[in-house]
Amino acid sequence: MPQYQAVKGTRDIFPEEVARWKYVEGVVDAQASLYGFSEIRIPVFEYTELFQRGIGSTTDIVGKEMFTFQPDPKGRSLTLRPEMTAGVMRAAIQNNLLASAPVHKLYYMGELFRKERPQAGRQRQFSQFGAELLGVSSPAAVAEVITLMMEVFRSLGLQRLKLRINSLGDADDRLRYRVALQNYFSPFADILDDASKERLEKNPLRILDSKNPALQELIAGAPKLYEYLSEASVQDFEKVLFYLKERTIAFDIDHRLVRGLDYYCNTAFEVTSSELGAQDAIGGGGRYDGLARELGSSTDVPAVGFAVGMERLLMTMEKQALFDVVAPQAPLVYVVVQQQELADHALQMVCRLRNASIKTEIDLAARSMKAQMREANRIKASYALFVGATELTTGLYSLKNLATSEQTMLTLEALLELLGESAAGMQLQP
RNA sequence: GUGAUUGUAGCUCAGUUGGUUAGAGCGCCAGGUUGUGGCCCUGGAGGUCGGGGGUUCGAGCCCCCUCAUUCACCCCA
Repeated sequence: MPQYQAVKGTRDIFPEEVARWKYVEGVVDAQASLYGFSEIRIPVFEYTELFQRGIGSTTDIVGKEMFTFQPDPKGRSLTLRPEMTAGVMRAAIQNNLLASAPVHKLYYMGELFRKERPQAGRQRQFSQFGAELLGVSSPAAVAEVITLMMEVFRSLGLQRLKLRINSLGDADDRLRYRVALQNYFSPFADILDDASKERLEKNPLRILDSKNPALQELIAGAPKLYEYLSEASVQDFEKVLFYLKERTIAFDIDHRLVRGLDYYCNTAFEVTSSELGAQDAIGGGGRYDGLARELGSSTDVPAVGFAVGMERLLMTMEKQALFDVVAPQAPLVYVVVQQQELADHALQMVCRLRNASIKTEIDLAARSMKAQMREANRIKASYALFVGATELTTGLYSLKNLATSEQTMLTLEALLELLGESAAGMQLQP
C-alpha cells in the first residue's frame, strides 16, 4: 500500500483514456454549437446556501452528499459544486444575463463532487456535460434540449439507450397532488421505512421513487400524478411528446419518474443505459421554472436543461466498442543516434523536423542504438532517421521505413520534403 | 451511513491439509547482432505476500483488529 493514493472516489485518467475524453468533448462542442448553445464556465465552489436553496434541503445531495468547508472561522460556508444548474442560474441572475437578450442557451462541461459511497458508475469526483436553456420553457424549448442530448448520443454511435419522460405538473398541480399523496400514505405511516416517513412530511412525491420491495404494492395503489395535472399541463406535455415523435426520438412515458431534485416542474426526463449495472442513468433533466425566483431573481426565468454523466457515457461507449476509431497519434519519425558525440547534431535535426511540423521523437537518455530502435518500434514511429559518422561526412541521411524495413539515403532537403508529405498525409486520416 | 467482496512482482494471476531461499505469463532492462526495431533464444531487475497484533517449533495460508478495493442498498450523472 503506497503512502499516498488517490482520495476515495477519485481517480487518475491516463493519456490513452484522455484521448477518448477529448473525442467525446469534441462531439459535445460540435453538437452544442450546431444547436446554438455557447459554453459557460463557472466556479467549482459556491456559497453553501446556493445549493441549499437551489437543489432543495430535502434532497439527498444537500442532506448528506455535499463536500462543505469553511475557509476560516469567520468565513461563509462554501461547498464544492454537486451539480451545475444552480451555479449557472446564479451566474445568469448575478450578471443580469436575461436583460441583454430574452433567451440564453448555455452548455457546460466540468467536474462535480458528491460524498457518496463509490461503486460502479459512481465516483465522488465525476464529470458532466449539460445544457441550460434560460428564458423560455415552451414545449419547443424542452424538445430542443432533449433533442440536443439525444443527438450527442447518436453522433457518438450509442445504441440501446432508453429515454423515459414524465410530467410533474406545474406548481399548483404538484401542491394538490402532494396533499393527495399525504392523505393516501398517512394511514400507512407505520408501514413506511424511515426514509419514506421523512418524505411524507417534506416531499411525498419521492416516496414513489422508492425501490423498497415492501412498499411496492402500497405505491402501486397511490393516486396517480397524471390524474392531478391541469388541462394546461397535459397539453404542454402532449406538445413536447409531439415534437419528439416528429423527430423520431423514441421514448417511454413513465408516470413514476420523479427525479430527486426539488426544482423540476412539468417535463422531467431520464436516459438509461442497459450496459451500466445498478447506476444506469446516463443523463437526465427537466424544466425548472421556479429556480430563478428561489435564488432571488426579481423576474421569472423559465428554464429547461439536461446533464449527462461523462464517466457513465464513456463506460457505455467502451462496452459498445465505440472507441476503435480513436487511436493515439504516433510520432512520424524517431531520430536514432549512432554515438553520443553526435547527440548535439541529432538534436539539431530534431529541431529542424519539428520546425517543419513533423512529429519527431528522440532518446534523451543516451541509450544504445538497439534500445533506441526498440523504442522507435514500441511507440510505433513510421520512420527511423539515423545520425552517424557517415551521415555527417556525406550529408546524406539514412531513413528507414519501419513498416517495410526499406532504407534510403537522402539529403536534408529531400528528407524534409518526403516527411512533410507523409505528415500531411497522416493528418488527412480520421 | 448499511451489507457483502477482494487485497501475493508494474499488470493479470498461481501458491496444494500452515513446512526449506514465494512462482508463472505479459511488461520492463540487457545480451545474442560494437550503425538497425519487430520474431526467437539467454540472462537480469523488481515482492517487508495491504498494515498491525495473536496462535504455532514454524503463517502468504488459521484468528482478531485496521486500512484500502470492488459490488450492492440508499440516491443520483
